[in-house]
Amino acid sequence: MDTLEIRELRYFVTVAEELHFSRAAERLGIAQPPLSRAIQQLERRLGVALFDRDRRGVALTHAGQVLLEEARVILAGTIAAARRTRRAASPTQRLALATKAGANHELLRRLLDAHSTDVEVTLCGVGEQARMLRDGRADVALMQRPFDDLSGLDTEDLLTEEQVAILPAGHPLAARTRLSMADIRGESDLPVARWPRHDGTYEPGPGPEIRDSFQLAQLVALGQTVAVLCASSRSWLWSAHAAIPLTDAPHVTTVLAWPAHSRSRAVADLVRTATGLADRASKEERQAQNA
Amino acid sequence: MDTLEIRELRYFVTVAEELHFSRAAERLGIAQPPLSRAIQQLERRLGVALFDRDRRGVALTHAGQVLLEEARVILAGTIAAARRTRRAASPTQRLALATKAGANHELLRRLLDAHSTDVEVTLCGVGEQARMLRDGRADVALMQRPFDDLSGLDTEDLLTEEQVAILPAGHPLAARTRLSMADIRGESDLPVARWPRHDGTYEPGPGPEIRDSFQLAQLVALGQTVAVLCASSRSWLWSAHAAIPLTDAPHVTTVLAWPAHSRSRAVADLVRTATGLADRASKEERQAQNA
DNA sequence: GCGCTGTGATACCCGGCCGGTATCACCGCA
DNA sequence: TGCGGTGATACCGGCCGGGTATCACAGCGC
Repeated sequence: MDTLEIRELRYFVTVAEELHFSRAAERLGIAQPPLSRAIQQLERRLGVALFDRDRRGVALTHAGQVLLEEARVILAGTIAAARRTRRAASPTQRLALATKAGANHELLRRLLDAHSTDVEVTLCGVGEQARMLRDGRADVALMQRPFDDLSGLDTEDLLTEEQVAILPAGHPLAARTRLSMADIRGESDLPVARWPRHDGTYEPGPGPEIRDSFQLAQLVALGQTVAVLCASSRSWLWSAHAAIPLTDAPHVTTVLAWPAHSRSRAVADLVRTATGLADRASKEERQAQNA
Repeated sequence: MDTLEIRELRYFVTVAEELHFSRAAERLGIAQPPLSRAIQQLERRLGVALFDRDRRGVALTHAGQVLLEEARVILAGTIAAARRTRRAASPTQRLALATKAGANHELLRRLLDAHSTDVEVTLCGVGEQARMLRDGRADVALMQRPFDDLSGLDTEDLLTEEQVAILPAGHPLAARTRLSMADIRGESDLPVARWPRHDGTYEPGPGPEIRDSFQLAQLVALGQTVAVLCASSRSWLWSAHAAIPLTDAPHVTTVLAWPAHSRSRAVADLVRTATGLADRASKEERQAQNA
């Protein structure tokens, strides 16, 4: 009746990406005529024009843009479903945790130590955790608010910390005990490093584009840039670095994230371990403040 | 290759729900043999057993349970995608907003007044907003934290308010200026009304099971029950009701919610209107406190 | 023990749909 | 006015999804 089929959605997404039937057909490994026909069928079934076949080019209609968003989510969902199902059947059953390299090493180690069963840790690129959760390569991830895109995920706060400026040890500002964002932005010889945004692009600016923490460490040590990181990054800094607390940078909360509605027993167990840790940590913090 | 098909997922979910091939086939409107074959194909392709065909009965394997969760989400996604695509093509293009009847009437009216373009308001049952968002019947919804299930949705806080106890006007407790939860739970002649949980069931207890606010209003007026509601519910109370502030009930935040990753321009516009309202409201509140 | 009932699995056939090739209609362009 | 390139159309063949008939096997009543 009006039930979309995965094959149709795959075809549609490819055409929408290429905006060219012949190239799309080639990418799909089929001939062009069946592809044209499949898209026509889809449009007929929906009762909606998805493409404007103007002379000189194919363009998405507004409805087509809507379907493109939806279809991408659905396709990612199906491959995630297949992956998760296979993983659920595998005898090892190790929970897969994705985390950005270099982020909160200490926290992660405490979490793994506290957890009874085995966890497989995957280090992924900056901001890639969400994708790994969505396509089923990971069951849980360590992510950071407000940097990472947490929409569509359930989360549990683990740790909130202030941010610090990472400077070359010899830099004049490195002698200060605290800095403001204005201080480091004012250093025209030391542009602020730029992290990728949710969509993987970088906002324009003079600073270098950062892909991973190690690259950043090296650039700072070379005196090329200054970076803003959460305080726990101190654990992997070099002697050539100086970390100065920032008074006016937003606090960063590291969270444990997992796909919304995940009913996995193993995920639930890890979350329980994590909340236990977080509770203990906040209790210790209160005691330290009282003392 | 290993690409799940919607038809297979639909078949699988039906069998998983019925745990009986013949009945499932009947529900699907096909014969039993093709259904058996389809499930076998699915299992072969995944390389995973989804059902335990024990003598005397069919049961889901662990992997099958995982796939069932995933498949339900995907199927809901496809019908939502079709609906949203069709709606995007419709000339009227009215934004559909779902809200629980009786919740924050005042707030909603202010929101609609402030918004320039037309919004179609759908009143739905308690806790049904999430389903309407997920299956594409609504673009945005008014929901309440912590009552509603907000997982998988993006939200914007609109208003936080305390809760009040709704009592029959003649009840002894109605003369008090404030109450605690213990006060109203202690009234054995007046059981506390029970709202449905996220899954639609009710936790066991003596109070009546509530489906909508009007039903609740009537039951309270009849002296059958006492209810706990957010303060703004006062706007639709009867003269036969008394609303007494509760000192120890959690605060309730009304939020505007929409599907995560929605790129709809119309949704973004409404959210902007809403945040403008919320900002103005909090500013007025601060001024009131200063005065 | 022996049918009977009801389960899911198997065997086999048929028709429709998906994919292929060949071709058309139509545009921009030299 | 041909020529290259676009997507659409026409038509054909093989595959696969759906059908019926039947089997294998368990529980059950006699």
